[in-house]
Amino acid sequence: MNDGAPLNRYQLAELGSLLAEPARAAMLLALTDGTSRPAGELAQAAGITPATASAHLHRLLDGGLLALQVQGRHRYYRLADERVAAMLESLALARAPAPHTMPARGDAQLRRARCCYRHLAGALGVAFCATLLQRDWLQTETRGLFLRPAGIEALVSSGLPLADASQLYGRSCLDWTERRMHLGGPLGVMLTSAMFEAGWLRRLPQGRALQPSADGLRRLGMLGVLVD
Amino acid sequence: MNDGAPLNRYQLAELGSLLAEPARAAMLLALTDGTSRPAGELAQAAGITPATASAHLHRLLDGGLLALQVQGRHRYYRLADERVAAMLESLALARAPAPHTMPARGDAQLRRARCCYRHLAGALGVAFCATLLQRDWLQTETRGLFLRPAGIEALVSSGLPLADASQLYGRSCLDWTERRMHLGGPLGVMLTSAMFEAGWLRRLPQGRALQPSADGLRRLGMLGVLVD
DNA sequence: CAGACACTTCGGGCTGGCCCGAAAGGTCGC
DNA sequence: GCGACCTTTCGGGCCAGCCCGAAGTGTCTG
Repeated sequence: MNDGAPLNRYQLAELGSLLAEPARAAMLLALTDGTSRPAGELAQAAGITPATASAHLHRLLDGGLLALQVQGRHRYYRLADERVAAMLESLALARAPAPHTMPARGDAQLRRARCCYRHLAGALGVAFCATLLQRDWLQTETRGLFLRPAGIEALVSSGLPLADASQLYGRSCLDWTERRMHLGGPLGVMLTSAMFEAGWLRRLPQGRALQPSADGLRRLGMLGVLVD
Repeated sequence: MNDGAPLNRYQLAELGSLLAEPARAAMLLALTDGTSRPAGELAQAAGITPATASAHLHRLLDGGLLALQVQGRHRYYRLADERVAAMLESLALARAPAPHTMPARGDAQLRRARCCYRHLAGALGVAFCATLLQRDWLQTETRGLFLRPAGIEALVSSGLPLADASQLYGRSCLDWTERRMHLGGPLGVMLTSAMFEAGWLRRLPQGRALQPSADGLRRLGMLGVLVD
């Protein structure tokens, strides 16, 4: 009722209180890679008993931060939404130390390429997005960013398997190491998974860092994406 | 120590607990317009006694969310950083209802043009940023987005008083009504204040909504910025 | 059907943190 | 210097919410 502010004090406080408990924070952080995990595993990750974890998970579910998928006697929890992942990233950004010292802290691999929820982030993600913009391959519409036919053609001829690329919308996502925009949303997710399929990227066994292949870097370079 | 994650559970929980109290949330929300306010006024805005407010403000200060400016017997508090404002916006975004119904909720003026911390946001801000990108007036560098000489020239000849525009960096900022990028950072702030000076925009007495003038809309239209 | 397993619900102990009134620091005007 | 004002510090009451163990519900296996 104050003004057109998006959030009132109680909504913000409720959201904050969901994050305010180390156990819940640990669970959320364990899910930032976009995976679904059973309750027991999350309890272990948070260092609490299943009984306590159940209460926390219920609260996060009620608060709209998690989604639940029941499968037999297992209950798999995941982040409710890509917006939740974006929120967690922005919290990290706000809490980051001085901008110029921060990127030097993280390990080099993570700064170069990593997954942000399910799309590509890091220097490579930012450079890729910048190239798409610079070559005018992205069209800005009210509903989001769309890949233009010329862009689809260029990416496909580089060896990227794109299905229905013109229908998916992307959105800008702020990068916490680069402090610049990269491409998220369904379009970003699809492009990233196409890179996995094409062998341009592969996941590392642990963490969110991604490993670009030599071939992938070469093909990206030919598109105009330069890193380092 | 887990992986290269930007935040550990305790840091996230601490940040959450700062937001978790309606009184503190109200103070933060009262400062989202970028103003500085004395402690007493914030106490009143939160509906608590000065004694309680003092403790809350101290905690927010320690947590790095607020900055303090002492002036005589008054103590003016403001958001510490533009990143804090961006964080609060992203929390609103995560909590927003379904994407397609959300923009219809806010009042039309607020959706059209408003201040996000101290730079222009809303449909006008998004369109302005899109035009800058489309005309290739923005240069993407590691440190951020910079105005190219051609862009400076075009804006100045439209009547916008720009000082040292080539030195300021901008950053992308996600819009909570448009769900698209607009221009923030020092560059965004400078461009917005230039629009105030030139009479293209004026502040409304309350809230964050901004009122574009007929002349401002005309000149923006000539640059290629079209809204509605 | 019996037992193992995954998870939730229940009951009760405990602590952290919010709140206020009263009083103490500083700062300004006269 | 004295009073008015803004803000902070102190002391103590009070409640929300975290934690666990034990028991209950539902599911899969043999």
